[in-house]
Amino acid sequence: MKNHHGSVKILRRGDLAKLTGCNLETIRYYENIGVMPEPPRTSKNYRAYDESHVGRLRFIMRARELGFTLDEVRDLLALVDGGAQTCGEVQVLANAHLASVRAKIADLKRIERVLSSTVAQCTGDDVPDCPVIDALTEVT
Amino acid sequence: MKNHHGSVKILRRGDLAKLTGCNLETIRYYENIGVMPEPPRTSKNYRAYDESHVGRLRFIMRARELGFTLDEVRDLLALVDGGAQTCGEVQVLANAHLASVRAKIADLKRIERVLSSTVAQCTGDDVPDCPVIDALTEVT
DNA sequence: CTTGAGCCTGTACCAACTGCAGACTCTAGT
DNA sequence: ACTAGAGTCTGCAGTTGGTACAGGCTCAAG
Repeated sequence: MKNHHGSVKILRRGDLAKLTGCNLETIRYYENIGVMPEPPRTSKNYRAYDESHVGRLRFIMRARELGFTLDEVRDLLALVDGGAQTCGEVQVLANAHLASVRAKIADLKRIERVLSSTVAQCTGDDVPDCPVIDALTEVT
Repeated sequence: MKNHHGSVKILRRGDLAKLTGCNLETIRYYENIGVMPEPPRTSKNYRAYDESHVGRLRFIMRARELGFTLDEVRDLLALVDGGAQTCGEVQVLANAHLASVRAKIADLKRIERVLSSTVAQCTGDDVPDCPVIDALTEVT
């Protein structure tokens, strides 16, 4: 995409933030930890992004929304960047992540069960005896 | 509980760690942030714990296992220590926490749905086209 | 020409720990 | 009595995934 001067339209950091909904500082953070590439700079040292950076950042944000850690995002990006990425390789990463998501759900469900059954025994009264405290204090 | 010298048996930090399964350094951390009390010291400046500290630490660890934040733990302990704790007060805290646990479960379930349905479309082959990458790259 | 917005850098902060260096001290074996 | 190794003390750095300044430039509008 070129403008009428024949040069590619550049985006500054704030533009990229607005386009993606990403926090301004987070963009710099992603650059520091190496998931976003160092963009070219203008003569005055401003970061000069283009459309490819928008795509990259959106990719990262979607992966994060799906609960991938930044380490996992790095792996996914390496596969994409490598060009030789195959469905099989990606599937391995995604399945591993899916397993950890399911483990977290199971953990939280266990917590939910214990907590809700305990709270259910509460009278909610002004009495100094509470099933929740009892459960936490229990010597068993 | 007294030994044959008539003095209360003291526990060192390592003993407390072993008895509770808590990490050695975490005990010091809990003291720093004020959820564990500063224990008395021996003449050589070693922390001298007793049975009451075991109970306190177990309480903290159970609450953490149930996903309470350390801030919430502090609130629970304040209620317990205050002596004037009522079932109603504790119930409020526990219910608030229960709500946040349920919210986390809902989030993770949404992630699980998206992720599993996407991965299900993978051929797992050596082909360079992958539904997972497509989903992350999607321009929609 | 000024003023405000935007960008640059480095750094500090959040939770909830964990780990390590360097200095003591304690305990067991010889 | 001596020594080696384990335990403890302190403070501080690192972890993950960001967020938020401060102090200094630069840019665009009026």
